[in-house]
Amino acid sequence: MTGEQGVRAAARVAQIEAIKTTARELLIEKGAAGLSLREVAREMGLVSSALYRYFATRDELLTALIFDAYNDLGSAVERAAESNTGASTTVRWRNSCQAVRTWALAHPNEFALLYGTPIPGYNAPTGTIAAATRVATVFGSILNDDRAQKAELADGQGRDVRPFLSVSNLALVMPAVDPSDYLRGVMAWTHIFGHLTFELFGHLVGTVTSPDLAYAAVVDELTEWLRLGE
Amino acid sequence: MTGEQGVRAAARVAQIEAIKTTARELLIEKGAAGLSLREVAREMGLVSSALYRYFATRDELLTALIFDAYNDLGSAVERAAESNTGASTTVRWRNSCQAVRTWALAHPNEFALLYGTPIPGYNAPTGTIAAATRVATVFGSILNDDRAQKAELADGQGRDVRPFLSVSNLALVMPAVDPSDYLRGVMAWTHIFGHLTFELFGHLVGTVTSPDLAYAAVVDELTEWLRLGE
DNA sequence: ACAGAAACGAGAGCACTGCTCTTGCAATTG
DNA sequence: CAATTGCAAGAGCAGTGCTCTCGTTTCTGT
Repeated sequence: MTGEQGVRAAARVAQIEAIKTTARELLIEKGAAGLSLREVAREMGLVSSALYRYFATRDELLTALIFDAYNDLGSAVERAAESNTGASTTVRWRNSCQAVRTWALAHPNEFALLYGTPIPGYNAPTGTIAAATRVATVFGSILNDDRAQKAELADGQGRDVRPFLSVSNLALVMPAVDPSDYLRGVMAWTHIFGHLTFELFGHLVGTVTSPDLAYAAVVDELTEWLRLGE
Repeated sequence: MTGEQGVRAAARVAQIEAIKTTARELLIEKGAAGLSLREVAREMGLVSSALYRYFATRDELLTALIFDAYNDLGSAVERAAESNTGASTTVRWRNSCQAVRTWALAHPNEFALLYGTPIPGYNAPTGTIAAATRVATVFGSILNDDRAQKAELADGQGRDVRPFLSVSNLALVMPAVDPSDYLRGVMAWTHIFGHLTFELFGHLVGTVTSPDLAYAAVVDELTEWLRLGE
């Protein structure tokens, strides 16, 4: 070992990064379906077989891009939730929702890669799962903080969600939230992504005339529905 | 003309139907990404170039499948909404929601074709639009019938949706619904599809333990939220 | 009824894809 | 310094969508 863990090892991670960068550019231009290994190689002045030293298969490269995209989106939303330290849970929730949409509009093809049709036979590597849950964790934490600073809100009258939600998993993120509130939390989360999926995939054309305002109204409704702040 | 508009014309529509049927089988097996014209031809004992007499391009064949799938889903939901004639709007709404999910689970690859990542550069032919809106129209009609049989519910206190929803379009389907209720209607619609997209694309793994019960609970919440029946 | 036009399926071929295997060169290691 | 390992190049395979040409069959106008 040369103290630097080898010049070659460093070159290798640099090359992997270069490949991902080039692939990401092509992904942005042409979408996941149009991303070709050969074009990535061509763009880099390489021959296609050379890429197989770094990614065993095209799907493996795509998986790496998925991983990075989840983390990119996740950190963007985390930043939005934490900026304005000490802000109300309502403001943090609104900011987080806006951050998701802002990221999605700025990276439509990456959004589609994450939330569109899964690539056939794809099984998320365990590492990806953690990256994928970052946004949901932010949402959960905000709801948790909201409930934590309210002495009594859960009336215990809510629906019993134990038959269909993983209460143990959700409790890890939202220990202060009454389980009867989990369903609304999950629904707010699916609603945000469902709405953005519909918006980006064109299903709101003809119904929504101003996507910006519509999204803001949706977030408002969800805010009320979650009984944030108050 | 032979009174039958020609034997060949009949053979042509039969052939088109046969191609679509074969393509649909392959779509079911391998998903849209794995659907290959050559394999369709092979399966039919034809040579690939022969298919180009009927579909100018692979995307055109996919578009035909999309059209049929929209209509298949649409008629399934319409049937669910109209069965039990005279049923309450609540029951009709629940049945329609269940019909959407039942169809989606039975046709996952077709669902992904409709609501997953759009095929790049795809522009829905105008004919497809009508087919695509059938489900939304059913939902809208149910909400309309609900409000029509309630003398006074709209308090006029609701949000002004004119800045971001196409009130004119929505009024065509739901003339008896107060525009301030449009937003909730649209949100219920996007929620159902957002939830099913998440479920089918694997994003609920780890959160939902019983998809059936979870969906029923979601529909219940939406029913309350829409203030159906009462 | 017959000639011309149109539709059809077969086949060859082009440019492209993901992926494999071999070969020579360069860097790294003992 | 010798041997091993990592690397890029190149050829090649099987597959793709799509185009073009070529006989054959069917329809159509006169």
